This record gives sequence, C-alpha cells and structure tokens, in this order.
Amino acid sequence: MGRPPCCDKVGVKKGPWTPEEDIILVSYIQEHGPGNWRSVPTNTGLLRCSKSCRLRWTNYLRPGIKRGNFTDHEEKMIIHLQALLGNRWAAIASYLPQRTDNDIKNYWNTHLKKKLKKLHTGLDDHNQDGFSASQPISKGRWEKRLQTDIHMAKRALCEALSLDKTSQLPEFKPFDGHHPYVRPYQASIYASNAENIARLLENWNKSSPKSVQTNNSENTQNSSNNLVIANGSSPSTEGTATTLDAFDSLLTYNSPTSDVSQSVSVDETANLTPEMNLFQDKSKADLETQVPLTLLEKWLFEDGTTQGQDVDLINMSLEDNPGSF
DNA sequence: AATAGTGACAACCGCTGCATA
DNA sequence: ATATGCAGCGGTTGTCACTAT
Repeated sequence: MGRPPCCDKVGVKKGPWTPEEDIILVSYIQEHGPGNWRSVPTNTGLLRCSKSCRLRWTNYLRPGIKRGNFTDHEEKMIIHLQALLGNRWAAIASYLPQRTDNDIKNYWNTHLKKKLKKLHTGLDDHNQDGFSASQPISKGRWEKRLQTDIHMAKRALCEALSLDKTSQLPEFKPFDGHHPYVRPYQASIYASNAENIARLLENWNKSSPKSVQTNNSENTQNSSNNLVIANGSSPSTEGTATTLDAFDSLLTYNSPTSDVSQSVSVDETANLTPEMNLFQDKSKADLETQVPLTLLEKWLFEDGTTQGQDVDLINMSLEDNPGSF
C-alpha cells in the first residue's frame, strides 16, 4: 500500500545549488514541465530531494521571476495584502506574480516588519522613508479600519464570485488553492530563465568558490551522463559566455506571454478569492503583529493619488461600510 | 587589518491537506 | 475506510556580504 518514499535521506545533497544543477533542473522542466517532483531527482540524476528541486524551481529558476529591489508600489501592495491576509505569503504572492512567496516573506521579515515597527512605535515622526507617525490612532478607529478591510475583502469576494473570472483575468489567475506559478504545462511557457542563470554563472565565475569548483567537474561529468547541456562547456574552463551559449542553444527563449512579467494592479486584487473566507480568523491571530491601518492607509493613499490603480481597492471607504456584515 | 555585528536571502524543516493505493 | 506519500506552505536557520568599531 502507499507509495515509495519521496527520496532517500542518504546521499541527498544539501546546501546551495550549483549552476550545473540549475541547468539540469531547468532543462528537465523545459522538457517535461513542472510537477511530478518526485521523479525529478531520479530522471535528472540530481542528488537532491524532490522538495529541494521544487523549491529551487519555484523560488529561483522559474521564468518570470523579478529579482532585486522591490518597488514602492510592490511594497505597498505587500503591506496592504499582509494586513488583509496575514502571513499567507503564497496568497500574497499570487497578486505579485513576479515575486515568489519566499521573496515576499523575506522582504517582509527583513525590511517591512522593521519599517512598520518603526512606524508603529512612532519613534521617528518623519523618518527618511517618508512615514509619518505623528498621528496617534485610537484603538477603536484601528479596529474599524480592520473591519473595513474585512468588509472590502468580503465584498470583493462576492464580486469575484459573480463575475466571470476568466474573462476578467485572461492571463493571471489569483490564488486558487494551488501554487500560483504551477500551471498546466505549456512548452512555450517554460523558457529558460536565462537572466537568472546568467547572473548566477557570472557570480560563480567571479567568486569561484571552492565548493563549487570541486563540485564542478563531478557535476559536469554527472550531468553529461544525463543531459547534453554541460557537454564540454564547464564555466570554469570556457567561461560564462560559452556556457550561456550552450544554455541558450538548448533552451529556446520565449517570453511567457510576457503577461507574467507585468505587474498586477491592485484593481485586480479586488477580484479577491475564497482565501478571504479564512482571513477573518487569521486576522485575529495576526493582530499583534500587524500595524494600524490608518497610518498605512495614509501612506497608501499618498501613493494612490499618483497610482490610480491603487485607488479602487484602497478607496473602498468606511462610508459604504455599515461596519457590520 | 582584524573582528564583531548586522542585513539579506537561499535553502531547509516540519506541518497540513489532498490524492492515491 | 484507511494508511501512506506528495505537494505546498509558512517558519526558521545557515551562510555570505557588508559595515562599524
């Protein structure tokens, strides 16, 4: 009964991924599409567990991932969505298709949490980030705002349920209970994430860490048993360009309809999902870690005036909210 | 120049819900 | 109906880079 174990604990490699491993993984997914992670290590010869492969793909190698600095707009969306959904990073990430849940989570923990803590404590009235904590907020008002958000979400859910989602969002499907980025396989979608690989290889060439170098020959050998990619083009011997050439020649680059790389406006967050059914409870649990919405909204409003798409979500005011539902 | 402290982020761990045998 | 495994999620840790002392 049951299935064989996902992976042997013995002989499973841990730690940072090497470029070779990345290439092997990407090329495999290019060919077979994501999913069936259990078979990935076996079929590719990677000494990684299926879980690790999946994470590497979803958090790093998947096409359409935007890396680096978060824009002001993204930041604000995250803050607002976090206030709405709590620490449900996957749900939040589904509204920022270019960002991974891990990325958002990290950004929240390292940047936004502190930023908001500062804001919350009001230690600096006008700090460099433009926050103003000079206005004290009463608890009642705070709660009211929270209720507003809950109401907003509920209303949005009703709207979403009454609309034809597919016609509204032809490309982007908000959280549906599965990982937002794992879609039915289409060959054209799984283009190489050449940028990510290029960057990775660049760094790798620059630093040439011992561990990588020692792994390099082994991995190259290993991977050559399974795939054509690393065939004679080890970065350490022929350089990034050659490797990338090999990589590019292997993988045809088609932008995944380019829509994935377009940011989703907050209007689209109005098509909130069944997720919202849950967040009332979650909101309770997260109250302690969350920030008074009034200050947030002030900040958000400022942006909303310049970024029209924010207004719809944020401008749903108390006025059309009787405060109960 | 050396060391400690801190920040950023990739990766891992453990839990949960669902699918499958 | 039940046991088991898989995939996904969120929390946490480990490691590297940068900065301050």
